[in-house]
Amino acid sequence: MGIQERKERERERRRQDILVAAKRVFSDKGFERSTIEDIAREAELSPGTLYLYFKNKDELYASLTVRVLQFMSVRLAHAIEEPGLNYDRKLANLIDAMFDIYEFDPVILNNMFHLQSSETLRDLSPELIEEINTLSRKSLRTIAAVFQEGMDEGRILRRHPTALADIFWSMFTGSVLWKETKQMIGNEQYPLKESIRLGFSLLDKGLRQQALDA
Amino acid sequence: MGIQERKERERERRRQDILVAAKRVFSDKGFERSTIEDIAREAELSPGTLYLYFKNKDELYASLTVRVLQFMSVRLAHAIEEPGLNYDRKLANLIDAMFDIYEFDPVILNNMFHLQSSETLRDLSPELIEEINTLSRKSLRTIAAVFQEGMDEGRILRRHPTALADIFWSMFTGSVLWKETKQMIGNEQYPLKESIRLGFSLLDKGLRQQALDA
Amino acid sequence: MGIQERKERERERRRQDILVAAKRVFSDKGFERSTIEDIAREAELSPGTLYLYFKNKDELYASLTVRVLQFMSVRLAHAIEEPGLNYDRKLANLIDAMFDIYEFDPVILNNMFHLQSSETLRDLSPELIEEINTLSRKSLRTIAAVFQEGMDEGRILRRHPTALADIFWSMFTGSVLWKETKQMIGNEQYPLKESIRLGFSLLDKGLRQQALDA
Amino acid sequence: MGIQERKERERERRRQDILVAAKRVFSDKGFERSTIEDIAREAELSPGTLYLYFKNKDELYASLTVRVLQFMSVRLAHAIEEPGLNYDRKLANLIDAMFDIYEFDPVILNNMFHLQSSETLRDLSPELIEEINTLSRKSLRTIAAVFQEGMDEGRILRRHPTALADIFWSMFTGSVLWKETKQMIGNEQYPLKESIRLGFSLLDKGLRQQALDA
DNA sequence: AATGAATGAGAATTCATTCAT
DNA sequence: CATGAATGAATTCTCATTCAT
Repeated sequence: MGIQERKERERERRRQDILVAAKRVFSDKGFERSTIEDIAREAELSPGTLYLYFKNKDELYASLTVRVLQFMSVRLAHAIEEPGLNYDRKLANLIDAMFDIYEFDPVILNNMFHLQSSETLRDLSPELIEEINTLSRKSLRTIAAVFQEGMDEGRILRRHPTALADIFWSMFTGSVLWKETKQMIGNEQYPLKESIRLGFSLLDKGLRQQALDA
Repeated sequence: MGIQERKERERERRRQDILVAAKRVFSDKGFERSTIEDIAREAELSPGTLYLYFKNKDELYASLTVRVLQFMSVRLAHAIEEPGLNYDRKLANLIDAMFDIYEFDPVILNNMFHLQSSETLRDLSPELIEEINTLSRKSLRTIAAVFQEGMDEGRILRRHPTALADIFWSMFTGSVLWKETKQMIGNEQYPLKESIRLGFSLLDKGLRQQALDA
Repeated sequence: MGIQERKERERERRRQDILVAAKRVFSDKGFERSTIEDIAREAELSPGTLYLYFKNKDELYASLTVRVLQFMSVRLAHAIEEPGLNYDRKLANLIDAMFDIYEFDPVILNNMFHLQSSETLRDLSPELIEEINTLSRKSLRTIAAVFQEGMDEGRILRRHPTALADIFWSMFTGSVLWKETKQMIGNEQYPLKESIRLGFSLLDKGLRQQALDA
Repeated sequence: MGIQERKERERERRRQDILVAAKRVFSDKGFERSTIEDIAREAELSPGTLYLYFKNKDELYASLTVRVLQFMSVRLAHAIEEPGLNYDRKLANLIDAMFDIYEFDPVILNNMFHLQSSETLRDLSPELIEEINTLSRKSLRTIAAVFQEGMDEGRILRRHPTALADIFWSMFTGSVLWKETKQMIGNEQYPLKESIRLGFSLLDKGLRQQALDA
């Protein structure tokens, strides 16, 4: 049984190595131009070996997304787990967490967007799709829960918490996307963090306008 | 002279026909899986003919983006041209315009995202890149100008108008993106308009919190 | 009838214009990379028009060769036509003529070599092949005749005149070819004229070794 | 270590198999009409496999030339290596060697000619160009050395040995070329060997005319 | 488990040639 | 005669995937 377990662990470890290699290659060459062989070389394995760990290229792509989603899930949970935090603190922590997630894998959005194209999803195993779905929902629920608390604490307006989480997430991904586009087209630096902070702060303030709103 | 002109017009018309066909194909099959031959068939032309109108596949892709950006530019300008509109009205008009833009070409973001990957941009002609850059800036300036007016009218907080336009745009694209993802992964309907409206209204309110902000 | 003739003349003139344009394009871009459209542009005509004057691309290629062969034929005849020339003078004149031919069209060999490939010849009209054959033979006969005279004058050894003409021609074309190759591979200048002169002078001397030979 | 070596050998063997197949195809169909697919079929491999051994079509072409140049280099060296040979014997051996080279690969000149067009060379790797250059020079030096010895032995006139080697080589290639052309155009047999022997003997005699020359 | 050579289906692109105007 | 837009067959090359070792 111990042997079984060790093998299992080693297998998982190798899988992670491949994913890390893939991430590096994608960062370097972009998705379209990255080949299985590139990734294999980066992972110091042969192309064939990759297929022992991933059904096909799309599953490998998708697994990268899972990796990010797992990190996101953990990181977000961590952001709010400390007991005794009020809405203000938790929101601030969430925002910090988003930056960490971005830095964990700046290519995350390319990744997820790539995944979206129905072509790619078509060949994914249902289990993987389910895993992505579950992880996404979990993170979204964490965010929504914070807004819920804000409402319960009477600090912010009552809106559908999930809707607010959607907006929170959209603003974040939209900003990252826009940063990329601007840099690519205009060759200019984009102050991503400042922009996101300003956006989040405006959203937050907008939610607090109880007096004017009612 | 008349002949010259007519030819010119016919050429432009044919170009547009191809772009429309390309849009249809992309919507159907997604970018990656769409081939030049698919588009040619849809346009009822031969593959070779497409190359009389577009230097290569990437330029064809990019031209689709230009098409959308042109529409956006015109639509946004239209949204604020009516004289005597105050900030409130103009912002509302802008938001309506964004929905029109989305409806004009929901695939727009796939498109622009595709464009983003530096690989694709590498082979674009500098003129095309410049055109995309110019059109983007123009629309952003239109949006920024509205925020500027809001500040000048004393209705909203003084923030960098371009930063606000960036946020406005990011929220929009992020929402569209997220809608796609959610539908793809979770198979659920996403109330895009409501979400965007809520987001924009929160941003707007956030900007108006003068009293709390100072 | 006069009209008929004028038309004929104009047609021939246009044909020559096209050939001149083709020659320029080939010199610039090489054979493989030259397209019918390139030639048409250089000739300030449309691609379709070229097909009114040449059955297809191969015939156009071949006609270039004919052009050179015609020039060669005339130039060689001219080299020996002056009455009262002895073998020595005629041989010297022939050699000068070869340089003129080379300068008339340095690409000549590419041309003729290209023609050689059976693929190209397959589609040529029998008339054109016959014309090339006739012109080649004519020039060779001119060269052979000079050697014949040298023998009749007792100045050179008796060898098969045609064989000597073949050698004369081979040395010339081989040198031009080798010049090209050396320049291409080694990037060095090649003293073509000096080399050919030395070669021809050695051949000539070899032919005169009556005493030693017998 | 043994495994490494065996793989290396097998790889080289496969490379040679492909080159042999390519040679057959080129002989059959000529260069222009030979496609990668043709060669792959002849080699009983798939098209993709060829690209594991050759960067692209031009490199495959060029490698054929290298093959011939290697043979030439070895064959020429062999021709003069026997100790105690004087100039007369060495020259005779060189000439025999040239015939062997011709028979080793009659398509050689097509090949080298093809290579000449700068278009083709443009895409060759610098290493390959360098290899071709080096091999060519080596053979030329071997030929030149024989002439040098002839001069040192006082048997032939003092001329630049390299220039004589150029002429030697030009006469050979020119003859082969001319044989092809004559057969193609006139459908007649051409006595290549006799022609070349006559040419070389004339050159040789021309060089020996010390008395007349001085 | 790992390898990596081989596969072969595709994809983008070119260009000689045609033909309606 | 001339045009030049359109054609579409043909070609090179790529790369995810397989499978014998």
